[in-house]
Amino acid sequence: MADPRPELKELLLHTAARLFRTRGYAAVSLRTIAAGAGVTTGSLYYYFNHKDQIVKEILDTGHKQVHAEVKRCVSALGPRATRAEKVVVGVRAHLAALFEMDSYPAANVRIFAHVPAAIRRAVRPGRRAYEEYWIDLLASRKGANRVDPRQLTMFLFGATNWTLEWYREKRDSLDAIANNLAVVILGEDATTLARTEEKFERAVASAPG
Amino acid sequence: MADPRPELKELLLHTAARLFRTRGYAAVSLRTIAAGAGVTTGSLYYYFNHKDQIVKEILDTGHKQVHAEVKRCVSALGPRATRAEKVVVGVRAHLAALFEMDSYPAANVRIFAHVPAAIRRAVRPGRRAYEEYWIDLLASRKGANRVDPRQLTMFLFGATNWTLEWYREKRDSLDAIANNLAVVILGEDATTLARTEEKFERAVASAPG
DNA sequence: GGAGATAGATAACGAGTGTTATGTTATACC
DNA sequence: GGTATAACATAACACTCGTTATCTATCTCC
Repeated sequence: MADPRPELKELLLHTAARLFRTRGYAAVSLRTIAAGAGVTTGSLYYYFNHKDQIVKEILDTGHKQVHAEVKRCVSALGPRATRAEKVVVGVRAHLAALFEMDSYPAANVRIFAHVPAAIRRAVRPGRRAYEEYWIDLLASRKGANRVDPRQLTMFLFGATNWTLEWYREKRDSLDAIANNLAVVILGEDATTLARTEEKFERAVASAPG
Repeated sequence: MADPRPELKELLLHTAARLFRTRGYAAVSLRTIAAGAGVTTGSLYYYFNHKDQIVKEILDTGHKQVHAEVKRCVSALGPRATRAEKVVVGVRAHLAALFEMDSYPAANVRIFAHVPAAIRRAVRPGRRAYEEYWIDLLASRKGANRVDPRQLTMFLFGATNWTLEWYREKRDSLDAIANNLAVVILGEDATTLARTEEKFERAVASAPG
């Protein structure tokens, strides 16, 4: 009675991510994960050598998913997009990764601090790459920034990820949250800033070599 | 060999808070807490009926500590203080509660989502009271706010609490972080805003009844 | 139509868990 | 100066944990 199901590994990871997100890392046992996926405990060890390996893959996937989704949405704006447009769309994509995709990014936010230090070190390059993407985006305007781009990025990450603690679908809109947060981060009205920067970009583009 | 030490309950709570903050809720056993305080496991049950009661007191104390510290520092500014001054000092006090006081507020931020739902419900009034304090503070300027004060407060909480994930004493300054975050939240340069509002407040104060 | 290889299931190991029942010692009081 | 109480310590209970060793059924290939 093998009844082999395809993609069981992905099902196990997805189940584990959802449980980690809601209950925390240590509170979720391998038996709970296996039962949630409809298999027995020993079967986990056909795909993973240790519990740590499960959480490592979840954290890595979380970084990759949110990074890819944000980059995809921002790039889709085209090369003429303003920084304000990029920030609004980027924040919205980050929120989508937290609430509308798999649980990997949300689980990442919730349990990162509590996994073994060796796992944190192992997945840190992926986290750093995503941070650098935003630092570059927020520092893209030449000249004086109001605050250090790295700190500004950390403020943005904190405000965005903290939505996991208070966002309720019934009451709030992810679109409105993204717009409001972009307004705060950019320091002025987003649409006004967008028009201003667009004008500036056109002027630059139409100027000779 | 009783060797009765005073205030053992506080020592146990402090030890537990520090462990919860770094390792998470479920990963910390009662034996680890007891050993950290230099006593044996059974002694815990002289002061607490269940593990849940320990974490409940820690979460409640965390809310009370950060609320009291912020209110104390902001109130010390006096009744003539501007909103900008209050925000800077309030954020600095919140950061002090996270990094320079006991571990209760930091443990609260780290484990709140992972404690049993009944505990979360039980301590929610204290959390709501602190939230309302900031919502009132950020909405204090009459007329048009840029964004909804509740969402603005959530952004502020997220950015502030997220410092637990990236702040390093060697590299960053809590004073600078508080100033920069206030600049972002208030939407303009803090000192400029302070002077503007101070002027406004004086005008209001000197105006007849 | 055997032979591996694949994809699991079963059962057990030692260690650790929250919790309880009971023992022990110092101190305060009359 | 005995006694009650406060403040712990000791030891055990039933359970769960991550992990491993071993077994079984299905599929592929020649």
